[in-house]
Amino acid sequence: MTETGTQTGWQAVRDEALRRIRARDWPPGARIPDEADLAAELGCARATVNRALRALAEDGLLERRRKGGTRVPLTPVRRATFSIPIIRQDIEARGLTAGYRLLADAVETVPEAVRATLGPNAPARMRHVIALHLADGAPFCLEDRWLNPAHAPEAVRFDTLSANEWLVGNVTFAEGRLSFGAVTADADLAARLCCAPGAALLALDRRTRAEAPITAVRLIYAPGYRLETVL
Amino acid sequence: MTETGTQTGWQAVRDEALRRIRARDWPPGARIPDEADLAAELGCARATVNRALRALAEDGLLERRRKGGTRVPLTPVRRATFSIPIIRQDIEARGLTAGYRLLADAVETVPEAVRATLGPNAPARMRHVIALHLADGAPFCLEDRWLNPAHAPEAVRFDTLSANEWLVGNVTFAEGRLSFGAVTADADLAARLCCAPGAALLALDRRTRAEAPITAVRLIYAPGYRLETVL
DNA sequence: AAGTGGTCTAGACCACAAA
DNA sequence: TTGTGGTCTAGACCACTTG
Repeated sequence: MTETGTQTGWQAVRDEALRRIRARDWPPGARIPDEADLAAELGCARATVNRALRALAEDGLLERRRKGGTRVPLTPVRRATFSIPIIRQDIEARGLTAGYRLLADAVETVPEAVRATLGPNAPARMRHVIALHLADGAPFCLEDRWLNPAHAPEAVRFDTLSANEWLVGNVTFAEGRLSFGAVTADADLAARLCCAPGAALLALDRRTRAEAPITAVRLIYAPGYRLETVL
Repeated sequence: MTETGTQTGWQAVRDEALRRIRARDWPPGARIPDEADLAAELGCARATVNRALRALAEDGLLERRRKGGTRVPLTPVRRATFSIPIIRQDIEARGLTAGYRLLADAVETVPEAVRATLGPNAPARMRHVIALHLADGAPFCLEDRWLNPAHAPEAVRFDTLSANEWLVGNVTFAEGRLSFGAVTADADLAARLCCAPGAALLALDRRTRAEAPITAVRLIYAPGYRLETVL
């Protein structure tokens, strides 16, 4: 987002609006001219202005309301977009060789702590898959997944193909929630990720469901992993 | 994103396209009909189809290329959007009372490790501000910030107003990078955040700059903090 | 060279919310 | 009630990129 290059068309309008916001021609809290006026001033169609201002509003740099007009937010709540990569791609994009090792795969009773996060219609027993993703042979990310058996036939083995990749290609995605946190490496985690016990690790939790839960996964990354984006 | 309700106009087109992707009418890797054909089939203008498909492409559910047509990605790289809150708002949105305490504020030589992340034109000495954000009196987030003195007059004190909030209202934002990671609480951090030494904490790093660096900040959140989003 | 998405335009109507 | 953004349309031209 937030390009600086000189563009034409709606991007030029967006850049000009951005310039006015930053220069405080349009100060925080102020209402800016309506689309028709801007179109006239800038010599383009209203639709072009609309496209530009909508783009800024999607980034949180403007607030738009019917009849209320468009305003510069007092306290802009910026939005940052992250790409959620397939693990294999993430590794290969870093120029490393992706590896994979299945550690466990069994149907188990879902712990109450996990079950509580799954929402309605969660089965009592689900398939529990634990696998390690490797980058150039070194542990990269531990995948700890609960799968609804209704979506994962027992015939499907995850020995060589990660559940991560199998799901992408074989399950109809519905909706999901994503969250990040930090976890401490206990002895078990440390052994699996070959890191020091007590190390701080980034953990990504994801819930995917339709009518019933499809899968719940926690990805725990080896030390040093960072998730980045440009504002 | 990804609404399920029955809409009209471009959202209806988007939902129909989404249905076909999920139903594998348009399987992964396949090329879908071009905009003109879809417009004819669905009885709307091409611009409407364009709007719908563009929305899906922005979410990573389609890949579009001129002349190449529109395809369903083999491995969809989903995008997730997070709101980056002003700390005070974040606390108040949780129904807690926001508090603030300045811990340090002095001009210091920038450590090489920090300086290396600032990009071109970084001053050798910058204003180093450390402050604690409180929620209902308990430590919520430690703010460790380096400020370019050119943007932060010494007359501006951060005793009661956090640098976080002052910057929002007083500095022209340019561009920035954002990244997440996990850090271990050392003795100092543990004391400041009132948590156990060795605890795993979520750390958010942000760099903001124009011609020269404006500010570099690391926010370290108290244990249990999670960053969430809906896919 | 040609097909496909990217975008602009001018006009129109609608939906929402503020006055 | 009325102003403002939200969206649709039909047609047009352009830009990229693939064959």
